[in-house]
Amino acid sequence: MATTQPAAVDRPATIHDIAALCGVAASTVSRALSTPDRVNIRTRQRIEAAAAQLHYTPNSQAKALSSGRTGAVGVLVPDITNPFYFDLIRGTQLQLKAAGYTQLLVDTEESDEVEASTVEQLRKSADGIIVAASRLSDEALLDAAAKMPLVTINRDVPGVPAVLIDTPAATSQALDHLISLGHTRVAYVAGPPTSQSSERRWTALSEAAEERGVEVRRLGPFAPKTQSGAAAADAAVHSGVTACIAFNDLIAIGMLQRLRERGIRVPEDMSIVGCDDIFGADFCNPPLSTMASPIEQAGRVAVSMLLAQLNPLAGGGTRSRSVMPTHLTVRGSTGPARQAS
Amino acid sequence: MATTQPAAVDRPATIHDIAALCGVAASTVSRALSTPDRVNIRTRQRIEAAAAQLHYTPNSQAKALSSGRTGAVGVLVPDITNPFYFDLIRGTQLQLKAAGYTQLLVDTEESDEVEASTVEQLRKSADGIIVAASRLSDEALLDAAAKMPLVTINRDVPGVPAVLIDTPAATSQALDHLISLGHTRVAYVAGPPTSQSSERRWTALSEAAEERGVEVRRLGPFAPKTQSGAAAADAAVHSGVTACIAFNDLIAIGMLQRLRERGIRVPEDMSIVGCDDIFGADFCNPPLSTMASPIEQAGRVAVSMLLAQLNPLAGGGTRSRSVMPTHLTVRGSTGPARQAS
DNA sequence: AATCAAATGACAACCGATTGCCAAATGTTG
DNA sequence: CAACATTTGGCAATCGGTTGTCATTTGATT
Repeated sequence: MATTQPAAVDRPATIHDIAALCGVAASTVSRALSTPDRVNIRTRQRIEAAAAQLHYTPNSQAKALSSGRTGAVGVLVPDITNPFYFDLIRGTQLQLKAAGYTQLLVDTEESDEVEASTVEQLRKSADGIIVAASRLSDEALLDAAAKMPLVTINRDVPGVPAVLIDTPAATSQALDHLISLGHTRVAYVAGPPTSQSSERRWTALSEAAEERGVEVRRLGPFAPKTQSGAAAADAAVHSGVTACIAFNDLIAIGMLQRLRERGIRVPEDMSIVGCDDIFGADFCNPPLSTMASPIEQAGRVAVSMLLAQLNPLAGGGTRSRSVMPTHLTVRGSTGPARQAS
Repeated sequence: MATTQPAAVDRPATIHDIAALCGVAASTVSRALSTPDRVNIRTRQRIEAAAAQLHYTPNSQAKALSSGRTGAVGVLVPDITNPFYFDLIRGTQLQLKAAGYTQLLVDTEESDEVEASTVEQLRKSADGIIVAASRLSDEALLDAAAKMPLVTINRDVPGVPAVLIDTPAATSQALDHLISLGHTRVAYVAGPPTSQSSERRWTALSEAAEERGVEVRRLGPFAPKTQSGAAAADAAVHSGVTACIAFNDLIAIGMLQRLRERGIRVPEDMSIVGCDDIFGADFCNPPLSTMASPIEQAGRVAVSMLLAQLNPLAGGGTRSRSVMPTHLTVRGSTGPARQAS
């Protein structure tokens, strides 16, 4: 009666159960399972058989505690309900799973504080972090990146590995498209003030406008939600422009709805260009011209860059910056400029 | 030089650091932090001050290992990119965070195997599980529910706590709506064969149809994606019906697109009713009539039910079944039946 | 002031793995 | 057959907490 347990309890099996069943030490079991060639092949097979028989699954908590590696990667997004992130999340999830990692998805609610505290917590419970559209300061990001492997998405901070979606380049494409349609008064509908993406797009756009000699004014900021579209649309109409390039598709779709309510025709009276080509951009009314990019792929690339940091051995010089191409997809929301009355 | 560490290393602080700083035992620190009233208030304050000073954050792995509670809840969805789940996820995330839990979100890729292995793994790394639209068999779910706290969403298995979205009830509402518009030949566009929701809707719909003496035929099954809408639309047209009730909005929106391509007018030639009122249902063309329900709230309720299982003490008899109301939202995709030629 | 109950804090075992170190077993070679 | 190199496997410490047990201190009561 001095043995540990009658074995048949429904509690998950541990290496000790296996060890007892095989008559070896727990450490031998551990080695057999994680460093197979340091254990006699016959012993190993016995252990493997016992493990299978007991339906053994290693306890990840315990493993993490003793080894320091958690096998998890945190993925931080500002807003889970923003369709832009769906494909991103899908991309990271697939790539992480393929590499044997678990994804810890966190919605930071567009808050730098939530983001900071999450990063701090993840420092212990994850091996690395992927931060999309970070709201943190450059310093905070650099600091975090110094403490643990980290990759940003759409956030360019020198010294922090990043995947950048090259929407700034696409904005000048969009501008050319609008100019070719005869538009000369264009507005940029800005996103949140804390979004670096929005800034980068504005910078690229205003430079392109200057080169081409057209006027681009800036409206906003607006929250990246369809609800903000109403205010954005009103601002655009009031400003007298004939075309808008919106920070993202959510705002653009919201504008479409508002303009329709107000009886302003798109694209006859106003052209709208969105950004991201999210779910819905192809079936809204009219279908949205927008700047598309391989978002799921961006997620995969971010994971690859992070894994390269985690296992520096596996060849491939650690790239610290990856730019995803973007292109303009023209649909029904852009058309010839209305003749000035 | 016999002390542990010169303290100032950048490694996260542990209770031992705090204990050393205060000159007490580590266990006292643990108690001060988790069972405050079992420790002298002055000592406690010293400890709290030290903890703050060292930026102490408890190591969740270690906590989980020794206490058995992980503070995490797994949330399983069949497809993260399906907008239906966005609000659900948002709801669970908010409610879990409010209760101090972490959400482990997993995309099971509509696969029962992935789902089963995830459940098995989560058994050790989570305190409970919420499974949306499970693809598992009744037995597997019962089994899993016996091993750990579990709540399903939209999956009715006797003995397993569930949150059900009452779309079956709404289907008869939708049918009445169509009948009142003069439709007599209606199709149900079925979802995946493994989806119990789809079955429940079909059962309710065909019963309602029988009562009312109209013909409802079943088409499909179709995958719950917009891409499937094309095949569904073609099948509907071929079957000669004048109205369709689709398994969900994704399929319905896909049908809308296909019908438009084929020059079939909605709702003049064909009425379409979707289900779920997902992101996009209000701005597609035409806007989709659909069965709406408080999805985010469903997520919150599921979390509440799970937490009730986890802390049986906190009053409120454990409800094992919660039904969310649903109602038909009429938009532009339904209209009077075309006159039989 | 003496007595006793209650509050407090330290010790140590434990959760389930990993891993450094060393001893035993094995095989090889001269 | 002895001596030595090489595997192989076990012991025990460790990760960072939690928790049961028990001795001690504190305070209240008479």
